[in-house]
Amino acid sequence: MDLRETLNLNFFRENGFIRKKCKSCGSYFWTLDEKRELCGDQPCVDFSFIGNPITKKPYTIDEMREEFLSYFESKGHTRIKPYPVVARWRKDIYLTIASIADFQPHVTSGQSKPPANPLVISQPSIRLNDLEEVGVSGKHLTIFEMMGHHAFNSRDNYIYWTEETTRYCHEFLTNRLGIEEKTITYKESIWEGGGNAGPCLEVLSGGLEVATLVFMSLVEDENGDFEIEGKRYSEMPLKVVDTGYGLERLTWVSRGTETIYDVLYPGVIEHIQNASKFAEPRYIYALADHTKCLAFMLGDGIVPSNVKAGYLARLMIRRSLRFMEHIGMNEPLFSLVDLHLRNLKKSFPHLYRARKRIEEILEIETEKYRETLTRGKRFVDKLLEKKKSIDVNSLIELYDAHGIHPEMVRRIAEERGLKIEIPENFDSLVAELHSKEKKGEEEEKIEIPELPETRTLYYEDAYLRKFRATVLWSGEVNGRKAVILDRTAFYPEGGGQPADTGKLLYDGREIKVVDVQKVNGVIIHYTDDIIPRDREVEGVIDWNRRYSLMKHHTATHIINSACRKVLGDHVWQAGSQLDVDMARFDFSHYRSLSSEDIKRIEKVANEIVRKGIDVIKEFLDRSEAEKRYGFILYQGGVPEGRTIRVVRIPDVDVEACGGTHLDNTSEVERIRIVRGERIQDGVDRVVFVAGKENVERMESKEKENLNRIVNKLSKRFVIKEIESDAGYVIQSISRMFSVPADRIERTIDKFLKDLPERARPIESKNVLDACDKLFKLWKKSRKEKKKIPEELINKLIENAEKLGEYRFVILRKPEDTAGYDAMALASELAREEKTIACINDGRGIVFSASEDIDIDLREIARKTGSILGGGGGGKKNLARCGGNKLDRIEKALEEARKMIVSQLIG
RNA sequence: GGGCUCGUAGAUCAGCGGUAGAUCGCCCCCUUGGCAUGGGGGAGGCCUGGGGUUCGAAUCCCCACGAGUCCA
Repeated sequence: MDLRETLNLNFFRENGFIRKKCKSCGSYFWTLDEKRELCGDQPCVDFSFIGNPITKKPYTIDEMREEFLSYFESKGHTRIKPYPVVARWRKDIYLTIASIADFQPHVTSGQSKPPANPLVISQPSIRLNDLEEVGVSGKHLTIFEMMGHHAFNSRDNYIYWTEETTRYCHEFLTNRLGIEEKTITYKESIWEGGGNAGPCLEVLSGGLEVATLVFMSLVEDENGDFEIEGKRYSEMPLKVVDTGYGLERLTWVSRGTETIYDVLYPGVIEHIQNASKFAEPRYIYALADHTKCLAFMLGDGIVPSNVKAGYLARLMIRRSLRFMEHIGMNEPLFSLVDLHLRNLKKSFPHLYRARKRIEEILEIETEKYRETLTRGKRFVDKLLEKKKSIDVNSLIELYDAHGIHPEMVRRIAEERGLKIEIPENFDSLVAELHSKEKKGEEEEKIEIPELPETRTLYYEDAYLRKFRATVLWSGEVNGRKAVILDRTAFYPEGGGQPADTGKLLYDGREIKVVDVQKVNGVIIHYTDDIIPRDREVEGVIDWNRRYSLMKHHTATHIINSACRKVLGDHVWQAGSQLDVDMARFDFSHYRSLSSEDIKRIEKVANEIVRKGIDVIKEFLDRSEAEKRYGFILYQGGVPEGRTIRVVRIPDVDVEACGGTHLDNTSEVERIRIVRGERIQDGVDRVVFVAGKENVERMESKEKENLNRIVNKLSKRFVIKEIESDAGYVIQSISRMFSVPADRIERTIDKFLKDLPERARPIESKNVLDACDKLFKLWKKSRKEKKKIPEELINKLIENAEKLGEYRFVILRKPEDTAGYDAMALASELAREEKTIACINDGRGIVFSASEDIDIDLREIARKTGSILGGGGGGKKNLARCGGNKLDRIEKALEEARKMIVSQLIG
């Protein structure tokens, strides 16, 4: 690619610009100033606008934004509303990092039409790469608005390219803003990002880059002809004008304040200064910036979490809290975020509407952070008490596993007058620790013959159960028998919906379809036999299975909507899996669900079912769908392609979804939420059952389970009343015993077995009460087995064999312990004077000796253990042995006796 | 999505193959005019659940569940 050629603009030559080479950095630039020798960028030149604004009048942020947008509107651009800062439409990034990010990858690849062409936008963008510089450099921000005018040129629709772009830019800066044109330089460079690249002009004035004009014309391609920064690129079909004007920077140069922060949120800065008299400016600025970033992150629906975008939000929250603590601010973090929300209310009203939720989230997060801090402090204290110093490995562990930053360790150590060395390369040490993490296995590549895309009958009629089709190909795919048809009603696995099963009929034969997959538009039926090519077949779908899946799929959309209605707009699908008799829906939420939440969600969902709303399924152009419904479409993931399938339940839910759905919500019949669970921080799951039959089957299964439990309990308990809500009771018991629900019965068996015999049945008012009593009785009996009554000890001592001055207690049969714990019995006997004991506990022999006897029982245990085919050991005066040849226990006991006799009396 | 750490008394933790411990809190007694305090005594544990190794597992190994944390 010839940079020079592309950027050698008529605009420059006609207007008297000269191309020069920077004396300092060597890059080429265009200028009207004959005497200029430097490119105008840092570090070649210093800021010249500080205290000396370069525009004709000072602007506020809102004024500057409006100036820009209206200028380009006057030049035929359509004004577009900003996108959220969470890049919901992208798989490769979490946050919106630039205005062009809104249109990648679908628009820039040509797959999808832009929402307008040309267009102008001011896009709030978040970049966390230079986090350490924020507040320090005076110009770095985590959140800023990138203003851009974009044109998407295709072969048959040319809008504008390099000449017009540069002219617009120059005219805006000089005519509109009144910047002296001799101060502006255009530096030649190459830009790359987000899989695209192209030549660009960096627009510099006053020593600051105020805009970048990118002429995006290349796309990443491993076989491409161009190489930039080690990656290969080829020409893209679309030529995209991607410009980025820094709203904050332009406002800054119009005011010439010391730092960029001073023009952005003076009220917030003043507030922080008042609250903390001696705070260093860097913390004040960083805090002002970070809290604005949080206003956008949380306002746009990010839920703090330990994964994905949620983690970035938590990172910002914790940094902010750390800074507040550092400068000694005591107020809630929300009060700072709230100042921003008020300032932003006019331009970004949706953020202000999320105010209550933001406050709640910040309260929860602050509390969590405090807990981590106190936990960390205790941890460090403990370490210091033991070691007096903390080595690098411990520092890394403290941070990586417990979230305790080395700076904090240092602070705690200093309180104790100790010094901690933090290695310079700490961050890279942590990074190294993570470098070994392996990526998940790559999916097996499926090789199939070249065939046209299969016609999808299930989209034409979701209720089609039988169809006729022609076999296009049949054979083995990766070792599995497979059939490919020209058309099919079999739904291939996708979007959390499992594949259909059923059969294919031909010539009176019946072939089973066990799995269905889609590869590049070709649908593969995995079968138990192959079918000759060109044969006409009849496909029959296992309709019970499919219909149940449809009910669950539509119900999932309903549940999604119910969660949003009950919990708030931050609810966003994080995954879902359908099954024939159950389904689960995962979503972002900032606290675990209460049983009230679940009841309300269930109620709202069933109301939607009852209303009987038609479910509308349609294929729409991507840009049209986005325009109509917004990015909420992409909850279940971002589909590929120019047209997307939209499943809509009017006033309830709308999603891009490839699944098979019912025609009306009433067909779901009933939804029952089985349980809620927290699958990770910031993500909750509801497990539910849809369809009358399924719900009733589940409920009767629960009833049966409860009945079996009642049967078991009634051996010892009289239960006055059995609860009607079986599912709830089972869950409660499961929690009470801390066992999974399917182990309850076995646990009850275990408890009952250990219960002491007693004639009278125990009264209880219901099943839960009986379980509670059972549990308590079992615990009591367990303890009592270890409490040996004095009479028993006395009796055993009386009957003991006399070996000289010693008393020898030998219990030859397990029954001789009278049900008491052998270990406890042995140690109790050892409290008597000059007493030695041997107890057969049914698994081996327990030995004990009182402290006034000098004997090593371990040796005896080892020897007798070997007789039993095992081993033995323990402490000098308390040991045990055992083995698998328990039939030799008599012999072992005899041997033990002999050894004891010889040791005691010699 | 991946990695790491941790689940023991109401709370905070120790124990890391050999009969479950400490501190705080709780209950009782003594000290006192009363309280703070001090002294003595006591109750309170399926050592998260399951499987395995072992003569013996809270302890070692595997799985599940739960909590925390770091990274992309």
